Amino acid sequence: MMTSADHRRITLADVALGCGVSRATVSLVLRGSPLVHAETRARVEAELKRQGYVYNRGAANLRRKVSSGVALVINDLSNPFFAEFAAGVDEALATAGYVTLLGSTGESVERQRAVLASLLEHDPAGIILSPAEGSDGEQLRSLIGARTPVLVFNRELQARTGDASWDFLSLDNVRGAQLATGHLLERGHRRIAFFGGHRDSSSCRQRREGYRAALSEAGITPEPQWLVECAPTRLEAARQVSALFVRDPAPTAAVCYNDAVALGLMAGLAALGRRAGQDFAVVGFDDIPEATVSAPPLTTVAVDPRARGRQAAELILQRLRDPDAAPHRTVATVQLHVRASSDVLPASLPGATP
Amino acid sequence: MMTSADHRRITLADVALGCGVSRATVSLVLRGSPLVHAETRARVEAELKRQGYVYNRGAANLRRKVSSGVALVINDLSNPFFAEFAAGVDEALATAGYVTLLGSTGESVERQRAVLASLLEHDPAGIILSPAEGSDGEQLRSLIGARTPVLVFNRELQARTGDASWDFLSLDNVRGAQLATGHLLERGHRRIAFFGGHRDSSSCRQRREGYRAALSEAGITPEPQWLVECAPTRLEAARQVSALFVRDPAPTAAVCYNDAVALGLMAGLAALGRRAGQDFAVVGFDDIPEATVSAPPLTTVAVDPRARGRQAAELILQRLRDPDAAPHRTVATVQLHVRASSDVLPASLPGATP
DNA sequence: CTGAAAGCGCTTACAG
DNA sequence: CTGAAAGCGCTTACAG
Repeated sequence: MMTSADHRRITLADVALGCGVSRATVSLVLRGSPLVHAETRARVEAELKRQGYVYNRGAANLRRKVSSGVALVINDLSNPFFAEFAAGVDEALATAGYVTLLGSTGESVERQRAVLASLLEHDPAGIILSPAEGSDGEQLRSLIGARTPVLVFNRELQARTGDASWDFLSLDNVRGAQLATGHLLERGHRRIAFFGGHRDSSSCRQRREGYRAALSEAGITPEPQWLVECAPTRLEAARQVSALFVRDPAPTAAVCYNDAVALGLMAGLAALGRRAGQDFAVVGFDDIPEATVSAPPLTTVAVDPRARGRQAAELILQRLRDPDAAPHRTVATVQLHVRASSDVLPASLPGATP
Repeated sequence: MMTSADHRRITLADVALGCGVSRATVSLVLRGSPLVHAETRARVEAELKRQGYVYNRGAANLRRKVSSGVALVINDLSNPFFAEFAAGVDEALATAGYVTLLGSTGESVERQRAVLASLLEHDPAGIILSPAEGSDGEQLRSLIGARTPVLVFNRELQARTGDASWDFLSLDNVRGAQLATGHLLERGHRRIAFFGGHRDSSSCRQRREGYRAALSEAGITPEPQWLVECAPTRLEAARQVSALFVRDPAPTAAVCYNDAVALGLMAGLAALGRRAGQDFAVVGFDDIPEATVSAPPLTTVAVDPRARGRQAAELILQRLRDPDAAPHRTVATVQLHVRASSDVLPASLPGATP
């Protein structure tokens, strides 16, 4: 019986021996050099095929001092936002001939450290990093060093020094939240909450900023009880819903930190005997697939994570081409997707004051 | 200004030079050899730290003729089933010290070929492969060769020869569909469709087999119009819904190939003026997160893709430990998750005949 | 147009 | 306990 152990790897030397040329010549053929005589090339290529040669890119990379891997470090693929993002990254990297090295932090700074350390040993040409909450920029910098270019995605890094030496791709969180809030204002809401997220995350701060800006433009100052923090998960959101209604004036609508939180809010409202889209208006952020099928369908801010993934890959590839260019800050546009009934009119609200 | 180009990689030789020992000694320290004198070890470790040395695993792997990467080839991360699966794989591989090399086929045999060829050049220790629909086992075998162990997941490979020389992890599709169908039978349904999927995929065939078995046990022979094929996506499913009702006796319920199809069916029913969970019963397969928040929530067969990912990783790691063991066939258990009202009683159905 | 030689960063017998 | 030497599979000047 044949087993995998029976077969050692076919190398350039085997092929060279097999058709009576030097390893150098085989190497030139592999890399499509025009130096090789057509007849020789044909002989070598036939032998390559015959022996089933597989290029060892690792060995070649070692010699050439290059790398064909790009590390992608994200929170967790269970989150559809990151799954789509990863799909986009992988698609664009594969097209460019790079392989994606995957790493998940699970939003833990400690795991992020371990994952990055392990990935760095695989000598990635670059790193696409969506930092875990609470990441320290200085610490990451000293872990990663100056050799490997990094594209930071989604969350700004807290660094004690002000120098933004890494490329950064962010969503236009301010504008997104502004659109969402403006939409509710147009529908006639005046008492609008911002629900979910942690204040110390930059994306949450930015979304709150857009929310405040829209309210302020309408001459509204948010009440403290309209600002409710919670972990950005469905479960935590559902648990925090009652906080919205402990003090008057209670909100009639909420802009949510993200869709997961919005779905949790809907569930929590139901548990309190209220119905999203009837007694209370909800707008999300992200446009995850669930937003389409939730009851009611969720009006939300679309960030097109797959396109963002492709964009992130393009940015890191560009950086590999030109390592000495000044750091880039890119802000990806976002878009409001208005759906059915999650953004109910206040006329139908009990106790709504226009 | 410092740029990444300024910094060449720190190597063993630099560290050796820096503390006056040979490269061999530094290597022994790195690998925790007990041969090194404690005092020497301390000196070397200090120097390692001081210079910010990063291990080059690729170089070490080349020399040792081992590999620390495992390739994961799936359809697409946009599919939550595969995203969860990938998360599980990555989790278990990372724990074992392997890095995940990601590849997506987008369900195209041609792309699968290209992706595998590219990944093989990175010399993965093993491959976890969820084959694209229509994959040819022989062809994959000749592409991958005999050196790299493969764990096939989810979909059986069509090979002209009967030899099953690769490990295989499958879901218990037969039993899952049997549970789903049995559940509808218990609810009183007699005219039950099997909706969605392509007959030439092994998972679809197996699910249909379970469906038929359950019906047959209840003395029911399915009508031809109860078996509707379509691509396993929400959109295609929505388009095919009318096919269920073109001929009498029309079904009162459907077991769906998967949850995406079930959600599409729900949408399609709505478009026809019927309501899932009121006029028609729907059961899904996979238990994707949307199943919880759809309207109505979807009764479905849970396959726990994340746990399956961990399981797949464990299986390939086991194969790496023992390359010569006989091929394994593993069938993962599945479980029916009954939810709310997608599985309506036929008493409330117009024209239901008990 | 082709080959001999050196070297990428590491490890592994083999001496001492 | 430590070092000199060879070698993993490839590429790159350098001769010829």
